Amino acid sequence: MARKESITIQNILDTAFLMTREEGFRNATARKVAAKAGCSTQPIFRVYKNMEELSEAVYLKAIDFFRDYYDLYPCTSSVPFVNLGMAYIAFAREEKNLFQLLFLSDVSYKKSLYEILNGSSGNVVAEINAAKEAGCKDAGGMFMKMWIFIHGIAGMSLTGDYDLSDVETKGLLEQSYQSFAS
Amino acid sequence: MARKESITIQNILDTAFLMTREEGFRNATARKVAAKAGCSTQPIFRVYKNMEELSEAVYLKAIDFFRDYYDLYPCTSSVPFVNLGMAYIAFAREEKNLFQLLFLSDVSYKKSLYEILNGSSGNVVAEINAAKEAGCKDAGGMFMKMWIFIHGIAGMSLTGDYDLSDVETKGLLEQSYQSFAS
DNA sequence: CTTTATTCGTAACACTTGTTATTTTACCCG
DNA sequence: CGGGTAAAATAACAAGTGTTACGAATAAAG
Repeated sequence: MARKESITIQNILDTAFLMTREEGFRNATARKVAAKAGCSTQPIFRVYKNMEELSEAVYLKAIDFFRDYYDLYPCTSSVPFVNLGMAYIAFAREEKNLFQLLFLSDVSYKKSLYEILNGSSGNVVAEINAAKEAGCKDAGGMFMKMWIFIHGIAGMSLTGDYDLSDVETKGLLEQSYQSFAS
Repeated sequence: MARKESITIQNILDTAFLMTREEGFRNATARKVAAKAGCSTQPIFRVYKNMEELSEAVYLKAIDFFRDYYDLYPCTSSVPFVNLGMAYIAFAREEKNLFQLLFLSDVSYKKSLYEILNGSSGNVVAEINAAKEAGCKDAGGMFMKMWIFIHGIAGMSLTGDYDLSDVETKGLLEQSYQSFAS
């Protein structure tokens, strides 16, 4: 009846996502994505209405990627927010382009920091509850302060203005939690 | 002998800077700058070798602008780093495009955070000395922590993930200083 | 096989970018 | 009042963008 599809929506999305990850969001143009996917630009516009729609799909995939990244990140601290923070900071260092897209860009479909962080598994809520159980009175305020601090380190890592090691960073975060608690 | 120059290098630079400030760095293209300056693209390439050179000039002007901004910012706190931080955060909120250019972009001629902050007047050094005189033992470490915190707030302001008032922010910074000190 | 529907590649359109060639304009000196 | 000279305007080039028109390839049904 009709020709069989050889380039799927998954091919396109995966390629665009990989390019965003490796070369940055703005380099994932129609022609470049097509070239990397080994096809013409035509299949892109068959499965996506336009590039904006593909961009949004890439953005959503980046959110999923961050969630997986966090889920797989080794848990080494019992202090609330520290593991979440360490994962976030490592993500900023190792996935600069994705970090920039998710947390620093101002695309129209941008989600809030909290939405992305808390995610489907309620990570933030879990951490706040952990803080409460650890005897923290104002766990919400603690989250805000810790997150400001964590976001600050992540942002500075991105621009090369922060160069402490992972071990040092973990110590710094734990120490900050203690500071904010007292 | 020759025609009199009607478009100066100052005209070009001021226009490009204003456009960067109002519409963002990437919108200051040759044709758009020329249009806003009321001339063709030709005078731009007479006074600048290429757009890259103009961009760098805009970047340097943005640094000066930030310095003036800081110098004029009202001094309301006696706690070290708080005034510097308040100015930095206000700058992020009120001059999003310039903040992005100076502190978040990765242009080739980018200066380090410390270089920009400390500036010609040695603002950071002055604050660190103030902290020492206020009895802070590890003033360098204090600067790092305070600056991480300040940079975190500034970055979140930019993306709309922070919405405390100036007064609240000042309280938060002062309180953080006390936390870090103990 | 032939038909038919759909996917894909080629090529084009309209636009924006930096940059440059060419022509026009205006000024000051003789 | 010219004439030479520098500045500015016009217009072009080459490259890159999103998007679309169109024709060729292909697979399954008749």
